[in-house]
Amino acid sequence: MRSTDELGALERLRSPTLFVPADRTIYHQGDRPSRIYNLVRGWAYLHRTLPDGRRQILRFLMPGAVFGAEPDGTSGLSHGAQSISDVLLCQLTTSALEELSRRHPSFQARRMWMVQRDTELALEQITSLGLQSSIEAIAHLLLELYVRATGRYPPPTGDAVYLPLTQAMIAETTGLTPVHVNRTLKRLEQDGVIAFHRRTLIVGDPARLVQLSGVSEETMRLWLPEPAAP
Amino acid sequence: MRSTDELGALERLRSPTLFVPADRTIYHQGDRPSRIYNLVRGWAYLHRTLPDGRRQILRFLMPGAVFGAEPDGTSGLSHGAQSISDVLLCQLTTSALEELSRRHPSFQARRMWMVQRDTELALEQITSLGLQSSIEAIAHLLLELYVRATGRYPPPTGDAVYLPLTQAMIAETTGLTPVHVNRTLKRLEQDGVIAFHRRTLIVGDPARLVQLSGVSEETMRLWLPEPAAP
DNA sequence: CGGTTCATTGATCGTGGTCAACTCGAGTGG
DNA sequence: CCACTCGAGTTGACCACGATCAATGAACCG
Repeated sequence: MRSTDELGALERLRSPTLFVPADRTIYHQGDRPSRIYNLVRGWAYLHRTLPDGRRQILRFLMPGAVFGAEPDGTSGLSHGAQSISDVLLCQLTTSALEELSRRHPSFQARRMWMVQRDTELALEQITSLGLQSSIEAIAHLLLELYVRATGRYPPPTGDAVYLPLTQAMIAETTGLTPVHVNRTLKRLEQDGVIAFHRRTLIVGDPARLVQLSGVSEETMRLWLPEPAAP
Repeated sequence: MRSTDELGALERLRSPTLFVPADRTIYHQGDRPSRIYNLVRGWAYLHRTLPDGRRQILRFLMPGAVFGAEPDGTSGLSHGAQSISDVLLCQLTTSALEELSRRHPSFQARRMWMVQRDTELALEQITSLGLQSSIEAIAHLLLELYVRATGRYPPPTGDAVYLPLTQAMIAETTGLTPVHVNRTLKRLEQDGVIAFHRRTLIVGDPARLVQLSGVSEETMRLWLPEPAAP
């Protein structure tokens, strides 16, 4: 947890808040970023595009997410960022970030935690893409988004959440085509596992959903907003 | 670059060096690690296994790699580590790591760089798994391993490298079956792009290889051992 | 040598891709 | 209030990439 002292320092160093409407580019792949972003409100996603136009969604961003950093020595981000809903961003220059890290070790530690967590999320997605069938992958993704959006785990039977997603975005995340995502969602609904209509997810059979998605307790903890106490 | 001062501090704090023969478990998925590992010599890989036994290789480790850390708040690693060749490991307790970070800001910065770089490598693999065909994915993987192993980019025509891999490992990385990996390698050889026999990779057509793999200059820089000067 | 691991090849199958048409709901404007 | 548009979702017919099953071959090693 951050100290008030630390929060004050952050408040002094941050740049003005930025508003971005739904469905806009926050930054392009290849941009040279001078700011680190902190998502205050709304949803966004990171994606990567191949020269021929194929696009992959890399990570969904929810309030609290920090993004837009690149490792030293690279010149240009390997990914772009896009808003899903209307979005409120807090910006921090890289030099301000460095100063905060120097002055406040707990800030630095928290930042390290977030980067490590991002890596774990990425490894989870690698596993899903490499190993899972379309049913499993979609179950996996929707469970992840459910838990990250609500902070609840496991889901109570029949619970509903609004997830501002299109089937096309599910396709770009799972590496499937929109058509096949549609058919797979249909099958999941017929089997009574989940229903997803008008961007609302209804969990019909939580146990089956967890089983299909193949996620561990450990992983699910990473989806909750804060690190659990040690 | 590390100062000699810093290297001295690291030398005092590290635990004894550990030798692991080829093809052994370094740690299991789910282990609670008390050490961070630094790979001094040899090759290894990180993998994740699903409850039903399906296995995904997450990252290949080469000398210089740091691994075995987990984000605070988790209890048990989400992945396992396995040696490929005979391997020499340098160990550091987590408390020693924290002390080094506190005392030597440049050490801390370097560690952040490595974690961010690991994330970028993971994002690259997500793109490959989600978007690329079997030919592209295998071209991608072998180019990555070539560049990381030799530090050379782009490869000179006809250059050969020993990569201690089996086709089964390529399969576990790309999400394909060993049989299909074999057929795809055959096609790549017929097309004169690359040949891979007896764990030796020969680059026949570097330009085509780079094009097929779809990697950017930026990404390739991440495969080189050190961050380029800013 | 005999055994083991890895690579290779063939035949067949199935998941998911492709192409194309149509539906539905939410705006928007006449 | 209805006609039009537009984006998202839905459905069908067909196709192909990669999976599966099974057998053989080649290198390595005791």
